[in-house]
Amino acid sequence: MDDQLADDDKLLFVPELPEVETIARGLASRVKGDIISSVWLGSKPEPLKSPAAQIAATLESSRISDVRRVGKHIVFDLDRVARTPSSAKSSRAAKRRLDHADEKNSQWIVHLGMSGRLLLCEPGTKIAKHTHAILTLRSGRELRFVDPRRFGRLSVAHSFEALGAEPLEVELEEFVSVFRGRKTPIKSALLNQSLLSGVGNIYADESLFRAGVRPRRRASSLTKAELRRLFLSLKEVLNEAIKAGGSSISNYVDANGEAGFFQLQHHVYGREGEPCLVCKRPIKRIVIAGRSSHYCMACQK
DNA sequence: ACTATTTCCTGGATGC
DNA sequence: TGCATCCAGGAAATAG
Repeated sequence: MDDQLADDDKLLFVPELPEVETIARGLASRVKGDIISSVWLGSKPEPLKSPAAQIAATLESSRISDVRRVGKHIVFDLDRVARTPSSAKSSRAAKRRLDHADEKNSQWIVHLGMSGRLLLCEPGTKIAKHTHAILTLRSGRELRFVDPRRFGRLSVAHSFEALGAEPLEVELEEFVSVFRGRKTPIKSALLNQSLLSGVGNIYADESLFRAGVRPRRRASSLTKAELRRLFLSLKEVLNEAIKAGGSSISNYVDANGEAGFFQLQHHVYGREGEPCLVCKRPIKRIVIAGRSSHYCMACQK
């Protein structure tokens, strides 16, 4: 089963907020409390945003206290596990090193990029092509980071925070103030992670469809009523996708090995030329800032 | 301070 | 069949 998973690298899904939420929840239920006993990092430098030695030093001998989503990032909260009981107290320098290592709030930050996956494997499972990191856990299992396109990023931090507001937590007032006065197309503004965290191409298109707003509209041109509709639509579509276990294109599999099927509910994304599910007119596809954008001419103004 | 464009990557799809 | 070319995407870097 795991061999099949490891062999399959023709995946074509891009994890956005609902997918990352699904993956983080799945991982939390499976690795919370486990301890990272050793770390292997591959030779390809791109996926490592922090120095390899720093990542390895932070992860090794740490206990995973939680796994959660922040924007499109997966955050592993780590507790340092005491390595040597009392011998390290001998010198001041050693004490200082120990104090430093004792940082309670270390975190491993994983961004999956386009093609990144975190696989929980039994030992001995064939190493998939494009495996960039392997964490061996005290339970014997291995947590592997596999990413063919290497757009994913691994780093360590102490108190990681997303730049933009969380779409599921943001309040209407802040949502409105974030977009008001921006000349950029509303589609681009939705994708801008420093404004909102976690919205990608699929959910930008789907929320704009649901709100009845065309993607090329300048953000500043949206009325208060339209911004309110977009605010509600975005929350709805993200919550529905999380409920459905994240979108899947091709055969995306989450951390529990269960497929997500939200793509069956997509109204515009990837449906160019197909009839609008509301008015039957063909869905249009245009390019905005290099990103394909799908919308219905009749349903969106 | 913003906004727009380019770049990084691989593999799947397409065309000759 | 093989080879070249294009395309997808998030975010960082670069340019305006």
